[in-house]
Amino acid sequence: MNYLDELNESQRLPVQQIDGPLMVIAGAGSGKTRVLTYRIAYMIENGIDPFNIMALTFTNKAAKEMSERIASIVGDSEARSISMGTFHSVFSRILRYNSDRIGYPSNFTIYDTQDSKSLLKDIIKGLNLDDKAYKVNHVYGRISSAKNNLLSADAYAQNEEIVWEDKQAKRPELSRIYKAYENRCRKSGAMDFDDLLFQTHVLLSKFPDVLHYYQQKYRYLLVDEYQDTNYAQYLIIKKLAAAYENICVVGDDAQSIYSFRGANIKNILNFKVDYPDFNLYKLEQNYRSSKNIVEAANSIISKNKDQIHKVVWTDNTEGNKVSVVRALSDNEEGKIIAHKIYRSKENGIESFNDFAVLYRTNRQSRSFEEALRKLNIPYRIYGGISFYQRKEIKDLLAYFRLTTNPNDEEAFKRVLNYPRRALGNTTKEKIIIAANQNGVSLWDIVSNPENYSLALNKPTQGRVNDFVTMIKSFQAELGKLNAFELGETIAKESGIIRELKGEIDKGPEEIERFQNIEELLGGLQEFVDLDGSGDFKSLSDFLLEVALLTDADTENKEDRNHVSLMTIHSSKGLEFPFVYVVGLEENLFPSQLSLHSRSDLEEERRLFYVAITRAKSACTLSYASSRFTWGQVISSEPSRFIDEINPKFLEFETPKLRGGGRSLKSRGSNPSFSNKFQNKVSSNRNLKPLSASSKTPTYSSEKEFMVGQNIIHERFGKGKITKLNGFEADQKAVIFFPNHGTKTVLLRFAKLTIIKEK
DNA sequence: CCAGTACTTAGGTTG
DNA sequence: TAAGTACTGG
Repeated sequence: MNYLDELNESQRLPVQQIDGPLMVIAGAGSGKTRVLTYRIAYMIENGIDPFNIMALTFTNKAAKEMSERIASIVGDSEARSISMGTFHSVFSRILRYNSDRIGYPSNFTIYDTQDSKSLLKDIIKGLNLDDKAYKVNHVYGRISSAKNNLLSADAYAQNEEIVWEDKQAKRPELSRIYKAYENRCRKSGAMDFDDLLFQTHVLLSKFPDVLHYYQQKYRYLLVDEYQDTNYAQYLIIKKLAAAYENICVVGDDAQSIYSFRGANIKNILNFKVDYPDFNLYKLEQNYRSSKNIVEAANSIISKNKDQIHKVVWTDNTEGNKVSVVRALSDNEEGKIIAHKIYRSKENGIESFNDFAVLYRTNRQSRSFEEALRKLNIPYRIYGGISFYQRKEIKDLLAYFRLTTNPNDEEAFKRVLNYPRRALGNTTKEKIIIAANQNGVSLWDIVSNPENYSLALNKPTQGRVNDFVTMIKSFQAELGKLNAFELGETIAKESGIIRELKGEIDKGPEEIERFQNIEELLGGLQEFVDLDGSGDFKSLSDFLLEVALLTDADTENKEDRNHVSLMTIHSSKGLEFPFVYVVGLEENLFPSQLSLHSRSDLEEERRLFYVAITRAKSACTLSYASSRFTWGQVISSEPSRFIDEINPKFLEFETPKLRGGGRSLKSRGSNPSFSNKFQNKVSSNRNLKPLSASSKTPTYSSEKEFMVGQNIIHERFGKGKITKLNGFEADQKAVIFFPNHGTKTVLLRFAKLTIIKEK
């Protein structure tokens, strides 16, 4: 197969430019991944050594997908030799190799957000600061953005502007917290997510020989989603690319949705400054979505002022208009969407995989879960609490971490008294204080009690010693037992298994916890067995793999037939035939927190653009006029984003509220009106959920179909309608296709053209 | 030290 | 609402 034939002209050009800097601005659905994968394949086929290629993505999923596609063209072993992965995972490997240069152990722990926040909480308490003024989330965000801008704690303290800002905000001690945090991470041999970037930059700027080595090794660089890179990422890439300038970045400014974690759109705009002789390619043809969807999305994004000019267009069929649905409450919204999915599936849609529900915030998933469960529709929630974040899993992993890196403070605190061994807060506090006073790790204190006066009573000291002995016994097995064997030993001897087994009769949650532990051990076994290289796989090797995994990576093959529920953020890069963008309400989407600045609001708008452009053949928007929030019902008005779409591309399934939706609040406070209103419609829904639309207005785009008519179907070609069933939204047609036999199609989704007879 | 209970408080998106 | 913290008595 010659894959170059599968590309259009504007895709082919960047694929065939191997050397020199190039930037590809790729509109939504324009085949960006295809360009990246084919480009890498093309490079390898033209003699580039895959070991010389670094390809960076933002999600593991994107990396995995690309890797698989490349492997299918150039073969497994070639594909495996490419350094392809997320920034975090590729950089963490570089850091492992060179950790001694920057004073970290090679088996450094990676702190996840939970770990970082828990440490910060501890530090704020330890410095006797008011935890109301110093909210952990805020402090964490502040430090994170400092690191993303390559400011160390010392640089932070010396930066007058920042110090002034903190003073204004009545948080003058922030730089002290940052400093303490930096120290304690280092004492623990731990890096947080931001350190993986920050320290990579330190490594490359402090050690010219290391930089030189990686410039030579990675002489071909590719960066996906370039619009989402932050300053640290930008500078690292720039350094690596400096020797050869073989750098290809791909991005779409219209899909930049990560400024909250430091993404800087200027990186795209600066590309021409850094590489003046670069080539710019634009991919503007959308292959994914129907015309109505593309145009609706275009009409949204045109409301943004800051953007690179491009015209996204498509050759695809017109398709259905984007429909808009109103629900009266968040629960009803769930029901309506679930029923829609139920009906479409009933009408011949192949698989539940074709459906996605996209929302702004994770907590919105609840009503959809409930409604889908009631209809027995399989679903999967992406994001949210991942497998590796569960308490029981984190507990066991903490033992693993402590075994490979005993200085890991967060792991230590987590398991010192779990399962309970009568080493509670008092003891923990004493150890922490001693560690801070002596500037050593918690483990240093307990493993050398004779060197530090701890003032523990005899029996407590004895129990601490037992704990130390146990961890040491695990460590002794590190080189002898493989990951699975040692993992199982730890699970048993730490007492975790006994603990969970003892609770198993308490209820389903406890059973699940036990099963999760079993699943983790199963994962260890797989990790050892499936590798195939025959190399010895230790527990440390496992931890390296696991630290950067997210929920989206734990997909198992059996449950492939499900509706996907996820935030719009995590839907980026994905596509689905049927997309439901839900919760389109003011203060939710756009988020309340985005309303005070234009740039934030524009980012919300880009997010909306991303959401709509996930859809291939149909997109539905929904909103609820009341929503259960923080224990009470809040009334809400439809999002401004709905109004911003050119109405030509919209179709309102439920009538728009009259008299201006913006006055909903006063209306909601009138109980007699709102109750009456609510009862009427919701009882209608409850009584006949599966034909709920019989009283809603007809669909404006509906064509008049009749039995006996000849039509053309997008996929099946010519056919004749033999039967019509149902009404309006549910209307189905039984059609005989000479080439494909008889099919039942839902008229709402099928793309049929009527052949006029004369 | 620990378990049970009363009270507070968050509220966005991710690797 | 739900999760996390503070307090109290055994």
